Amino acid sequence: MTRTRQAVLALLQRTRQPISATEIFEQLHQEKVAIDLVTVYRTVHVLKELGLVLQLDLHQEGLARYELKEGREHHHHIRCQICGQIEDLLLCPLKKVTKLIEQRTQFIVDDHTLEFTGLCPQCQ
Amino acid sequence: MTRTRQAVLALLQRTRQPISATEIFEQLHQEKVAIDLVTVYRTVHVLKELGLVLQLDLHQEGLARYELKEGREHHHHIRCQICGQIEDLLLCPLKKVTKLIEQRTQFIVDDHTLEFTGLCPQCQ
DNA sequence: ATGTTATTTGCAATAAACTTGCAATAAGGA
DNA sequence: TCCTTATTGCAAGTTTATTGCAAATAACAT
Ligand SMILES: [Mn+2]
Ligand SMILES: [Mn+2]
Ligand SMILES: [Zn+2]
Ligand SMILES: [Zn+2]
Repeated sequence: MTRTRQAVLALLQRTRQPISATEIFEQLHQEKVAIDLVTVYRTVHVLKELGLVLQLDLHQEGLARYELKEGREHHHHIRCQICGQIEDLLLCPLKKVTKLIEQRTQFIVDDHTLEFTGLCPQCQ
Repeated sequence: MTRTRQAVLALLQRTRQPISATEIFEQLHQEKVAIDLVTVYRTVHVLKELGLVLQLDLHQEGLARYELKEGREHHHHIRCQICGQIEDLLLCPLKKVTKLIEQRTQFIVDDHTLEFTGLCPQCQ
């Protein structure tokens, strides 16, 4: 854990929203932390492997976002189409559906992704 | 409807799987249809606007796939992690969940994406 | 503390998917 | 046919992310 990596981790801790590599880069530069964008990519990769960070690939965004794992269970997200705010949905309604799909398709289901989009209270 | 566009549409009709722009390009070239990759991108864009084609952005693929709409209702997909086969799931289990999420989050839910991954019968 | 080794970082270059500008070509209507 | 508009190909550009490599830093042993 170098101080560069700690700076990234600390930023993830104080950021309530899932954040992209470029946003990490720009935010740290604003805080006068010198870090290369490549190092940001490599750092989030390491933090993912350590199980400290989750990568989110939200639909239609075309970039990856990262959030602290912090013992979070499997969960999903909803994103506001106007302001981009992302909120955790601490539920998963797909256990029964998974069984049904396995019966219908003869696949063995391993995983799923689920994401909602809409308008947050402020943007309505 | 030029013959270039008809060639793309005809390929989508005879292809059972959602297919990417590069795959359309390569397949048509194998069939001796001269077409530029840029034209493929522009053509699927037009076909989408005409409501003939659906664009799929499957998780972890990093590219767009296209399938004929053909009066298909809103539906979801399951993809085999080994061979890449994609199958339609002609169901949507999220109507009730959507209401619950609107209550919990105060968002107005507009849309969602749902996708399963696993092993197809042949790859198990 | 010093030297030795392994890890981390920055810079430059590269990759992949997709988009845009623009001139050449093809289509369609008078 | 002629003229206008839409379509296409080529080149170049964008965006997000990855890779090679040498320099800097950290970790470790003496
Ligand atoms: Mn989350
Ligand atoms: Mn489908
Ligand atoms: Zn789930
Ligand atoms: Zn649905």
